[in-house]
Amino acid sequence: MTITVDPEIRMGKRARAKEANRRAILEAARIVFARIGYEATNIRDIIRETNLASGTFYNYFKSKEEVFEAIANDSVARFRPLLQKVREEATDLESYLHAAYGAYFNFLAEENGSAIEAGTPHMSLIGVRIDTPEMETVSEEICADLELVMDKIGLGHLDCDYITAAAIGMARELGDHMLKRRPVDAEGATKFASNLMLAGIEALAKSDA
Amino acid sequence: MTITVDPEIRMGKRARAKEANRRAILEAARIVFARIGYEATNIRDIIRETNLASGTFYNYFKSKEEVFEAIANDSVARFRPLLQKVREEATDLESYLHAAYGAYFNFLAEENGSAIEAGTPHMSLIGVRIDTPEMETVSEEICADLELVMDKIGLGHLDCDYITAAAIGMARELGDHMLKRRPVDAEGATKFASNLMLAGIEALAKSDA
Amino acid sequence: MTITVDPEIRMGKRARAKEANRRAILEAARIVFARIGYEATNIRDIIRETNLASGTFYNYFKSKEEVFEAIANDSVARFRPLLQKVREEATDLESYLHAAYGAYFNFLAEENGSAIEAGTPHMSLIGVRIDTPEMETVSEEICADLELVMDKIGLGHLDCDYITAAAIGMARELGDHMLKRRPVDAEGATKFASNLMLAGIEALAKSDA
Amino acid sequence: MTITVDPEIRMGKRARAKEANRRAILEAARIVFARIGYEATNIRDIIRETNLASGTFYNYFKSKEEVFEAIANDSVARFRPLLQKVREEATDLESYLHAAYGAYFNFLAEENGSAIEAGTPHMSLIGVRIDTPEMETVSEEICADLELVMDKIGLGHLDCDYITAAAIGMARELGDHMLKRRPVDAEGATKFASNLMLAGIEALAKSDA
DNA sequence: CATGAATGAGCATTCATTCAT
DNA sequence: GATGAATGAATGCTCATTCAT
Repeated sequence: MTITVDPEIRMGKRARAKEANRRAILEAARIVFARIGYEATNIRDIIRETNLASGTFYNYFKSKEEVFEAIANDSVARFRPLLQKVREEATDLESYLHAAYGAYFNFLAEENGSAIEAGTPHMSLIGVRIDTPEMETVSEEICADLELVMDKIGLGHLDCDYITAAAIGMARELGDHMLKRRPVDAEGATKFASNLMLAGIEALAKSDA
Repeated sequence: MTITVDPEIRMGKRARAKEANRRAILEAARIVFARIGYEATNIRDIIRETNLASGTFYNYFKSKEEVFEAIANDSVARFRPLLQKVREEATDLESYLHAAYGAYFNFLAEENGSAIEAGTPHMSLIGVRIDTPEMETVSEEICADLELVMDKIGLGHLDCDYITAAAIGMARELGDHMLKRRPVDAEGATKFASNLMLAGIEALAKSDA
Repeated sequence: MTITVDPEIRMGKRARAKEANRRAILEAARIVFARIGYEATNIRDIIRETNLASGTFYNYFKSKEEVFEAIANDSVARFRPLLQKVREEATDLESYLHAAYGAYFNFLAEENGSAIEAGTPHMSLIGVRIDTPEMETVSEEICADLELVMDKIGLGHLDCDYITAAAIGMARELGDHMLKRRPVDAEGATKFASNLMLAGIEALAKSDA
Repeated sequence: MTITVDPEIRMGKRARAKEANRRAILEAARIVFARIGYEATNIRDIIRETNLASGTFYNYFKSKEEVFEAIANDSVARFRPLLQKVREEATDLESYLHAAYGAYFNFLAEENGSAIEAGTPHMSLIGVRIDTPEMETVSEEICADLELVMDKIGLGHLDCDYITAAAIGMARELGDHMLKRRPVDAEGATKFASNLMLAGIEALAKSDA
């Protein structure tokens, strides 16, 4: 009896090498971005960090921007399932906020784990600094989630867009500060943010009424 | 009767021209940064926006970075007195938060007034995106202010650094959203942010106790 | 039967082209230096004299200085074996001086052969105008040679450093004059210099005693 | 009674200032050339070393080259009277050579006195490295002198041009070495060079005969 | 005549991109 | 598909020179 593997999954040597090259470029870019910052980075810097030749870069990406987006999307792609789980399991606003912030801060800490150890200066690239379409989508998902949860408790009239913005802004800035403290304390940041936000939203509800 | 002018203040033609050129470069940079973004901008772009020759740029600034910093510091320098006034006039946490957010959102709206009308895409450069030493100072001032105000009402034990981060993160993100809405409503943003933050801080106090 | 070639010697097209480009740049630099002088020459001038693109220069050299040194070192590298032969074959001071001057003046005449025909003004670049480390080495070799030869005949006490300086100074200046005469007479210059120097050294020996 | 002064000599304030400026530029150039070398020097470097404004440079000199020539000519102009004296006082070849080398090495030591103390790297600029018309004239004078002196003692048939070249080449190279030794010993260099040269010339006479 | 800022041609250098191997 | 040298447009920057003050 032969074990068969889905041809989509089984890869020839070629395909495997291709995938490895792609990943090598992405990883190199991550490292260089973290080391010298996105703007200062050029394609040569990235490719020098790999074992590949400069021309090879163009078999995988068209530009530095494209690499960056791939990295950003990758982060988002890995974060979205976590958010999905939060969505499914949250029962009320409090549990949603706590779970969502928890997911974010833990994700951030893990993503930047190696950078934290290496002491690289441009960390939290993954903090999703830039407004990519993918990030916009996440933002909209959160907005929709909040609307749903708030509707349940009679807060559907609140300005969901602003609340989402406030929540995300807090997450970004707190995330940066969290990463600078030792030990990195995701749980503390989570409690802080979710408490603040929960009370804040409830206060908005009252003031509106 | 002859009007005499303080010779310190009166400038020769030369000195006036120098000052005008410096300002022309700064203004041109502001415009170009807003139009095509900081990274895409090069020095020739900036100088082309003025009537000056390329070499003249280097009589005033060493690099694009230096121009950027000058612009950023300029913004901070104009914002700090507003914050100072807020500090002097605030009587309690609520009034401080309201006045501070009000100062920021109004400042932001005014700074970006022309950009808003022009519909330029890279607005809110002035949103003080980047962590310059000057911005750090403002951050510390706010932190100190908050500590002072919270001390008065028995909230001195709270994590002032995190609170400041949360407040600033919210301000940034909300500011961006505010600028995208028409009409631009600084007062609305101010109420939203200060209400949320006030209740949030009070809640933190309770949960800590 | 197949002719096999040492793989060390056989080069791929790429490697051959690289070597050819390097040589092309060196040769172009030689020509331009001779034509308009070292200082007046800029990198564009050099690259224009080749079929290469401007950027290609930097694949081979970092600066005009580096090209110049490569040329100078190349001259020295080709001259040193000649000096080595002189050293091995000389039996006494007279034969050493004659052979050494002969080697130098003939080398100079050959090096500048094409420049002489072309009537280029900045000839005798190769006269080793500038004090490079390589040239210093040659100077020291000559000093050591002279010491050895003079020791044999009881002149070991003479100031070898000064004698070497005198010998080299004469060689340089005489070389320039030799190149300006037609026909270029290396043999005449050789006799002149070696006779003068030989008698001079002997006289120093007596005056010292 | 009024003391009248030759108007050529008496100068108005203006004229004196002009002369002072000219000298300031020359002195500054000397210093900068000595410090970073002729090629690396630019006009800004020179003018920065003075208290003058950049535009003022052009009231006195057209280019760096012109300054250099002025310096070189100045050196030559101060050296020629010394040579003239040597010419007038020399009675035979030996005394001429000794006096001429003495004049040169002492002149060199004095010229570079301050550079020697300052330890500046590009000393002996004044060693008259470059073939200016003025230097050519000196060379011809020496050649004529030698011819005259040698004629007297029946050596008129020797190749005076080559002898001059040899003598000058020796002087240059020995001068450089002399300046590097401590203490700087002009007398020693003079004896060395004149002894060597004298014997050398006499030997050439014999070999020619 | 001194000043020193403006000028802009000109040079060095980088770097994304191509393409023969 | 990988290679890496060649390309040359693009950019940063310098600096001799001018000229209004």
